[in-house]
Amino acid sequence: MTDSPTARRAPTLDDVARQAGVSLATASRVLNGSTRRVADAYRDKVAAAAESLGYSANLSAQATARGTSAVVSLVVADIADPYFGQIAAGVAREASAAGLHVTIAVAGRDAEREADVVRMLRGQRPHTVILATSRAGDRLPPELRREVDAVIDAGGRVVALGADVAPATALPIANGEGAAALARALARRGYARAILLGAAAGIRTSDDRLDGFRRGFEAAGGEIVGVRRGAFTRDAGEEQMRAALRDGVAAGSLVFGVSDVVAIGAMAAVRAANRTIGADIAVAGFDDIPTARDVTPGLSTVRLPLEEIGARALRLALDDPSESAGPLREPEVVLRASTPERA
Amino acid sequence: MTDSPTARRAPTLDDVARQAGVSLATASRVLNGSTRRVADAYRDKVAAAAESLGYSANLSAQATARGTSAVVSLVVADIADPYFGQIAAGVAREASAAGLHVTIAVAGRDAEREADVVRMLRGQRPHTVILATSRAGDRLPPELRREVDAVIDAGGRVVALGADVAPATALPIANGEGAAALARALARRGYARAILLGAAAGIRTSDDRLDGFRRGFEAAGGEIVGVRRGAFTRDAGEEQMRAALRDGVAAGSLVFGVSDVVAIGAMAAVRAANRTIGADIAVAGFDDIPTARDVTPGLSTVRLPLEEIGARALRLALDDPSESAGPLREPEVVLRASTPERA
DNA sequence: GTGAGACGGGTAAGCGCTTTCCAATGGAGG
DNA sequence: CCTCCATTGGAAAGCGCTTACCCGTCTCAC
Repeated sequence: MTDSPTARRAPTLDDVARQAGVSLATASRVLNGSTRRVADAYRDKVAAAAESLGYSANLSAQATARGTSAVVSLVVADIADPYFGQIAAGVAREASAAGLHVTIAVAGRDAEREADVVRMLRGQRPHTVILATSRAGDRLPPELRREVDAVIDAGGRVVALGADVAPATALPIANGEGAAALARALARRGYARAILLGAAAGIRTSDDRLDGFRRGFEAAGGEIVGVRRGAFTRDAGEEQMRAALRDGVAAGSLVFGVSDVVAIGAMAAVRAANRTIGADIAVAGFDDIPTARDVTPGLSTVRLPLEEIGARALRLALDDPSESAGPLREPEVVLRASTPERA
Repeated sequence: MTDSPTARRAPTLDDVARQAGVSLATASRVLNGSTRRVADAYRDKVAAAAESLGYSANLSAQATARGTSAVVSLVVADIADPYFGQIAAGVAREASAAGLHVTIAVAGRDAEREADVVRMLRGQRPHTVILATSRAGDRLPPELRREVDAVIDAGGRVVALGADVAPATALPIANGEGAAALARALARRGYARAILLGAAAGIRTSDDRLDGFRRGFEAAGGEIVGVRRGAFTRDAGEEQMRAALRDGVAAGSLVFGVSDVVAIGAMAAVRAANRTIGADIAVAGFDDIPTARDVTPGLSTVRLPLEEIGARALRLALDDPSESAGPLREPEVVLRASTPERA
């Protein structure tokens, strides 16, 4: 009887060294970078042995031995949401270039889980933790704060997108300015009354965008006639818009959804109420996810270079001097047919 | 001078044991599940010490010691694509429930990288590798095959979505049947001529859907008047459709995009050519991503329970008997306004 | 010719855990 | 009261890898 088909056991460095007829140390030096040089003859023997055995270094063992791991952990609220999907793509691209592995953790939409998730992640002794889900206000909730401190104490870096919550490194996102610029552009198109659809109060990204929009719109002489709170989801947007319509929305009003996803939900509600999007009720969003240009009419929004933001977050943690310097590309207002020029 | 602010070093199990006044073994037994019982008095002391130190087990060390890791690796082509995003969400949800960590690796759209990616992943000695990017045909390319074998040899499981490529475990996706059902439903709506927009020949998912559609459509008396090949992207869909329009598309034709993303690209091209979607040129896709219902007109498609597929893939690797049994929910044809009833 | 370095291979001491043994303790059964 | 066994804490041997050290061998300056 031969041995069991499963779990034949992966070849170890020891196997490679033995097959190559060299010491463990030499094999290690050849295969996993070291400052020490190894004579070509040995180098070749080791490489050949590794190749023939299909050796692949055990990352866990390497991490324990070295005391540092090569993983970057990305914390998102929902990986199916295109906002996070694009950020994740940027992180993944950059991580791959830097030889890091990315693990992604989904914290969901409710606040408490975030600290739990980071605690779990902490076990990996991650090189970097990227907090993409900036639900926090100006400071981190104490639970989370404690976990973040622990990660940093253990030698890891923490980057928070869009919120400068020490001790995490901040990657600012121009939510406020972007929304203000959008508001100004829309005021210039003749809109004077706007309804705001936000996520729950206290969620930083939402608050910043709402405040920015209000600031820009009012400065341009517009009036905010209503603010509704929900969540960063399509369904919340639809629901809030339905409620707004029930309460009555004057023709010529503008609706600003705190994200494209929310705005798209709102568009569905507008359509369902047999009102037309654009001339009757205008709608604008934020992010410029791909869907924004595919809906009809196209959704006016603010373009955020999401993938770039993800990539940048990682480079920031890597202390890449070439990149941590320059500011992120300015958010760009993208006007489409969902907010036509008013007569 | 106090010690450096960074890298204070995470508390180890040894620290906990010492603080609790027990042995390493006891601390280990209390904190990280074991069959051995520990007296309550000891248990409490250890728990208290761990809590006060903010201890979090070093997963790498645990993995080396145990010889198995708790990571599941998901290989996707593009995490920003909603198809993969939803699958990832399902995997993440299920992994979290099972106490596993998910690492995601992006293999991109070109075939060679997949083997490389799996080789990288192999270093983590993953508990499970889920291959969501079923670019393979009926068998795995030799390079990939070798890596998959290595993962399995090392005691890991490999699940391939939509392709039964031994020695990986297959999670079948009814691409062919779904497409056939869609084709029949559309033929029933009066369509007689269809143009197919696929990804490159040899890509399993695309081929299956194309073949299924053709089978269903022709059986119902329809005729396939053209097949164009591109890729699983919006831009490819748009480009192919543009080319098709250049060559002339008769009014009343139906266009089937091999995925919703492709179909949505095609819709953009149709609109750009000043043709109307629906009565003039009908369009259908596959997957039922959220955007499909938000475009106008709504996109007819086949609903795939993507998140469920992701969750199922993981449960399959976990040998969850309750779930590996029943077949996946049937793909469901969803008819919307992009394919109106023909007079 | 000799001594001082460089060079480069090997030995072995960890890294932070798990787990196998071993030993001490305390009941139960006779 | 003694034996036997079940129970449970601790000592120590790993897990697969890295890396300080050690130690021959060359090379070269003097």
